Amino acid sequence: MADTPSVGDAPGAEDDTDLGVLYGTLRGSVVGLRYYTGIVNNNEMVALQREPNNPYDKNAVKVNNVNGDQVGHIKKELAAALAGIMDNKLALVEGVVPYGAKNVFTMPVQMSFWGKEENKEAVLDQLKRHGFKLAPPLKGSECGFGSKWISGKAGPSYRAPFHAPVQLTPEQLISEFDKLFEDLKEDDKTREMEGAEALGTLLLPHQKQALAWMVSRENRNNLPPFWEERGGFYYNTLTNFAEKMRPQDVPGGILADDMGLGKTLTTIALILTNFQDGKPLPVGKITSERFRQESGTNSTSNVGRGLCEDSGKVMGPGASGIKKFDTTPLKTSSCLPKRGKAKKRRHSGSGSSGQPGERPLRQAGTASCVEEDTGFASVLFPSSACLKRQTKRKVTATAENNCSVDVPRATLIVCPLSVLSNWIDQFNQHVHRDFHVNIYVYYGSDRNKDPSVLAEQDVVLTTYSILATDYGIRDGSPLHKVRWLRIVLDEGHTIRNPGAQQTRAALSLEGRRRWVLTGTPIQNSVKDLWSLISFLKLKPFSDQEWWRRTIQRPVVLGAPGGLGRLQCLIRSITLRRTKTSKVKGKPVLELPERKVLIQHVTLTEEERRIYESVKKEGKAAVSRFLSEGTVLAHYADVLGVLLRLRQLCCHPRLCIDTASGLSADNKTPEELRETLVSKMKLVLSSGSDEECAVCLESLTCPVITRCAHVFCKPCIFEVIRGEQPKAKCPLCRNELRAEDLVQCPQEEETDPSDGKKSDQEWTPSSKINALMHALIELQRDDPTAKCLVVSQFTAFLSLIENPLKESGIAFTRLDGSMAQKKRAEAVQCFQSSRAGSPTVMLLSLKAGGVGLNLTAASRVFLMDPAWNPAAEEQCFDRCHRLGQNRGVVITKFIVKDSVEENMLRIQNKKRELAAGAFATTKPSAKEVKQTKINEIKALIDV
DNA sequence: ACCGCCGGGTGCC
DNA sequence: ACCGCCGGGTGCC
Repeated sequence: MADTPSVGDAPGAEDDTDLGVLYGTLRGSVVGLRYYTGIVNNNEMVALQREPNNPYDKNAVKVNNVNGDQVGHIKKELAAALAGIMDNKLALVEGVVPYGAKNVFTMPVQMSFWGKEENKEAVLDQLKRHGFKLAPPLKGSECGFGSKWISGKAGPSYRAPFHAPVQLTPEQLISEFDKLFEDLKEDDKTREMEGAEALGTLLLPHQKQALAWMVSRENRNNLPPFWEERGGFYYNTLTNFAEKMRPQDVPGGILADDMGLGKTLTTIALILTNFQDGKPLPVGKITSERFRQESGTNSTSNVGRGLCEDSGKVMGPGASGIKKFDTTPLKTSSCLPKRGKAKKRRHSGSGSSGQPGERPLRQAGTASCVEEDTGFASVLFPSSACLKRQTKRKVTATAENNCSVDVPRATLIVCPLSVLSNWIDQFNQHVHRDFHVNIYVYYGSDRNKDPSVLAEQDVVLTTYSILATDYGIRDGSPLHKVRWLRIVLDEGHTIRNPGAQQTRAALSLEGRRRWVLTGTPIQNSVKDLWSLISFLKLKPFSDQEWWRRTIQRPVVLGAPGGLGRLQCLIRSITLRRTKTSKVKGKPVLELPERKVLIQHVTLTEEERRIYESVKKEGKAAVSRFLSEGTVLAHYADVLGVLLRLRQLCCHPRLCIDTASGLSADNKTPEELRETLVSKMKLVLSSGSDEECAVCLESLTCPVITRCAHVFCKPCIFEVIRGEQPKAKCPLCRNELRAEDLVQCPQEEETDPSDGKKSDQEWTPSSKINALMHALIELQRDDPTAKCLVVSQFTAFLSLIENPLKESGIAFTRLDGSMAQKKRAEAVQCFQSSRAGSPTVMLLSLKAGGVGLNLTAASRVFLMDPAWNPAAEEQCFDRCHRLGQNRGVVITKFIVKDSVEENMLRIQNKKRELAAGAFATTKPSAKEVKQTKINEIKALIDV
């Protein structure tokens, strides 16, 4: 079964083929040049933009150059023809100005019309009504790609090999993509650099390379790709745009190393090492004496301005905004020795304590000249502009150089909630103990929304959801009022959907140095890259039109040089190493061996009896759906059958509720609602790793449609809003109405009740026996060995607690329902090497994110197979990663003659498929459906 | 001349 | 715009 029920045509996920076909071209004229400042070169691309509110002509169409400066208008007769086409989105109309650089009043424009095949007639008709007729595409040049791209004289920054002008086959396209990251031999990517003194951890060679690369990208000022200097002008070879001002390369980029290579550590190194001009962040060096003094007083001149909680004591009022995180492992976990490293600061409000101007420890290293950005805009801090100026004077006065420019100090790190605590842990681990880094965790309902507080931190950590939530607030988001020194998006592919609020929020953050960390640089298509490129503010791609015309379309249409461009672009801004990459001939990571064993489990007669009876019933139902051809309509029911079988393989107790009546449709609204809720719960609890087909992320705030498909609430509302008045389900095209959506009732805490139940009448199962047998043997052979016991069913984990208690095995637990604080505690506890620390962690398969570090474990017991082999792999990697120094043995328990064995077979098939992964075109809806049906058949032995 | 022609004023949408 | 268009001035040869 697929990870997701999604099929091809979800809105917002329309793939690259939706760029359309070329209807034809038309020559027109641009008028009114003398009234506007926008200038164009010969053969320069221009954008056509509707201007419906123009007081003289509601059909008006503006013509803008690549920079967005208006050049003129389309002549009114032509505009009258274009207006309808553009307003109804029947075609994309793109212009190139063949000549006219010197024209004063009017100039010609060559237009290309692109759209869906089915709209072609309408477009031709509309043009005809106004007396226009499209001509075939011009040979060779233009037709929307820019004139020079075949000629190959596009300049030194763009040295794509000349390709024969044929469209690449999908296979060729795939292999071309594989080459995107191949070339790592460039000098600037192999130079190494040591971290600053404040970094307490030695970097591995490949991390030193990454640091050197990142620092050099932040400090130097090369021209961005596809720009060159020509006669005092800077010239863009893709669009033929030129301007006097030197375009800036991103002082940042994409760090796309495989997970486990230390992106987090490298980023921390960057923060500490490169404040400005290659100088380290002026963090206070604290002698232990002074350190003690500071923590003991509330003196206003301390770095923490009396707000530090160095002693680990939970601080007073007004700071509950970060309460959640005050008790992160460092501070509260009793399993932990206290370490004086990164300190989180609390603030009791803006400037209410201490003089904002006083930052004695910082001043030592502050200043020398900087980026041409000017200082704090008082606009940004209307209420404290005055204080800010004071600050500025003071800093200036003590600056080493006579530079009066304020440098933003704070680095903003945005990450998924699941890795937030990992960042904190990593700062704790890697900041040298003699240094003091201020970290503010901007999270929680009463987070401090004073931008000036954020601005004076060294690091502000927040999540994508907070970023997106704040973005919508009335007075504006504090995160968006700060000019950051640096912005880091962790798991940056989170923003691949351009429509998502969090993407828009991320794109509008202010700060020059911009970094994207991701282990999955290109997941599905070229299109997914746009948000990332746009975030990086790489001229001119931040505007989707230029991205589409110069990169996306040429690549997708297999136009000559298209891939070369993409490669050039990606290479110039990305560093990517895989686990198998080599540094100086040695593998980047030398991980200990990893073995996966499959241990078969035989059910007892009683268990088998129950299993077979449930299977018989389920098989009958599924066979009926199959013969009626309604399997997919009953998707949730089928999942339910499979779920029950999988649960029975673990423990009969897991499937007691059931009876999700295989439904008839004549129900009262209330009944319908209940059915939908129970179906949704099935989908969510089935561990089938469902994703929202709109945003392609895992479901946040799930809602179910009347047609029983599950999406994120914000996503589906966006669809409804966008498709008014008649929205359709992105998955099945059934009618979709906001009022029919059913939300998942507040997550009931299922665990406690499970636990209680099990106290009374707990019995083992074959699988539990197999596990315990293995655990006890392991404890006998190697008492210090720690292991992960992993299941998709938290109720199963609860059951397993019983025999663990009985056998006196110390364990801890980590599952998705736990609060951030609890999780962090569990991890710290488990990772501790103290005698008596837990040797077993009960782990739900999907708990935690990629950052979760459980290297204390060298054994993994996977209690039940996952649908998605990648989910299992990710889970294994939590202990088989950097920092693991033992061999890792993984044991998968698989019940003989059961759905689990069938799942293994399907997993293998999926692995084969994933090996040839990079899908340039999504499989058709039909193919997806057939695959699903086949999988269902295979799983249930029909 | 209810025309033609001339030449100045003027000019996007 | 070294155009077109507008509208006022003008009017045999």
